[in-house]
Amino acid sequence: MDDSGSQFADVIVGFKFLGYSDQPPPGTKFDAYCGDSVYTKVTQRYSEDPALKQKQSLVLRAIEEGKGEIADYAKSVVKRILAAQLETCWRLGASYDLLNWESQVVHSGMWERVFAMLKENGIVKLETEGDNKGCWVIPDPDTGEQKVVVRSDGTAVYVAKDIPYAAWKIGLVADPFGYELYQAAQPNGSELRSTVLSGGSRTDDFAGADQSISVIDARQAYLQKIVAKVLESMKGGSSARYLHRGYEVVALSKSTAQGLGFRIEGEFAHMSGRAGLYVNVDTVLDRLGERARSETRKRNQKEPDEWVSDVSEAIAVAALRYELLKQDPDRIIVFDTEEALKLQGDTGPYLQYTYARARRILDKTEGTPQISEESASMMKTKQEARLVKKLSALDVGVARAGEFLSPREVAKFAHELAVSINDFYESVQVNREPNPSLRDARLALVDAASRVLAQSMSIIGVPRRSRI
RNA sequence: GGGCCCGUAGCCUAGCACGGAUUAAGGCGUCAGCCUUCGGAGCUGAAGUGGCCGUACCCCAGAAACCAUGGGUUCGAAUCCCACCGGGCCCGCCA
Repeated sequence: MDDSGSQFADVIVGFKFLGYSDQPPPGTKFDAYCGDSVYTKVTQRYSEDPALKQKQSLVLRAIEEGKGEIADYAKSVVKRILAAQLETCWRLGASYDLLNWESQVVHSGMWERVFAMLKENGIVKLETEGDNKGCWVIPDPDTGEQKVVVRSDGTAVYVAKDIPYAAWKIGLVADPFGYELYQAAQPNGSELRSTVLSGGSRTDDFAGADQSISVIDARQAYLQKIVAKVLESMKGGSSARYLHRGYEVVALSKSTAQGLGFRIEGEFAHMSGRAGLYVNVDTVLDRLGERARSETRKRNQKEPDEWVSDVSEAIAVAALRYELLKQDPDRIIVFDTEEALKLQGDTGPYLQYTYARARRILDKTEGTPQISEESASMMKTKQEARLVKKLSALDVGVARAGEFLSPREVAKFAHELAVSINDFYESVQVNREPNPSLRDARLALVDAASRVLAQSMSIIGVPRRSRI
């Protein structure tokens, strides 16, 4: 949780010094209100009145010290923003095990200890001349360039917060944190804990992982390389235990940017919080949900509204998650609002539809199918053979996903399986098959297929319903 | 100046990490089909290029597409290497 950055400080400036209400208008989430409205306005005020910047540094200092009225107020705002953001995460079916706070990393004293170790090993040195005079720097042996880690005024720069955090993850520094319960049960039933600097209980559930994988924006690749290099040079450290899984950003298509009132040059534009050029997850989900709702209603005239709402939300989440997951993480995703609203073709809802179709066959079946080697061998069409073969490949997809740190391998598998199921569905009859042995064999195949599909969907977090 | 990523059909993408089985695989869009049906959010099929101002049809040309482009390695390259073009990103005593 980035609770000590300047962007967050700007929001506090807005509430404390510019008189913006800290209550969002009805129907607006608090995080969206802070980001869309307060933050943008404060940034604008800075450009009109540069003196306001002093308030920002005042707030930053107060947060840094962690004591006093402003700091306490800031903490309460952080909690409210976090609560709103968790709501969105949970809506997407994501959950966490532990909350980490940047401010706690800073206050934990880990940096001081790591810094001492780095000095001892000669990884960092005090520059005595040139532009960086008076700074502690890490020299790059390859390029000869220097990365400043401690400013000439003695304060630490951004990477200097990341280094101890990374070291903590793989256990190169003693764990300074206590752990306490933050939320007993998230929607998936698991508990959510938070680090604390005083109190809490000790646990070795989190710090000192054998392998840490940091999923961070590709633009941070250079800094992450520095972090990995520093870890490698520490006692017991190795860069192999700290991996950076980079991913390219999501940008906005020309037409989507124009829809937000921006005129852009090229084919797409990078999002910018400062400029207000971005789309919120909740907004996208809402719009997807609307489209899904009308489609669902069309197909299910008699169902109660509540049922339709639940299904539409599941479809919206499936569409968004699958869309983002199926793509190459090294490629910029150009997000287009219209394009993203697709519910047909190679999409999350296609998986859901396929699952529901398979379930439907099983629901219309009475009794348990009896299957034998003999009846199984009665399935002779190429569609049946392909489906059987496909079923056995789930673990291959999962293994590849692990090997390449790429969950989309599972997404690809799920899609291919769904294609095989639909192909099967169109080419053979199950419940109408007159030969009872063959019918049972096919039923067993449908049952197996629906279970493997369910499993792969749950791995990639695509929700499913037995009817949609 | 240094470094990283991307470039595949009208559009979006898969395949590249380990070079070889295919006609380079899907989706969207377009056109034509499939509902007395276990669900049509599905399935099946079609569309190479150039010329005639444009479109449809016809006609004509043409051994005749292909992974940005050009080389290289190889028996074999979308995949490996080099170069080059285009797009994006990073290189701060910001975070």
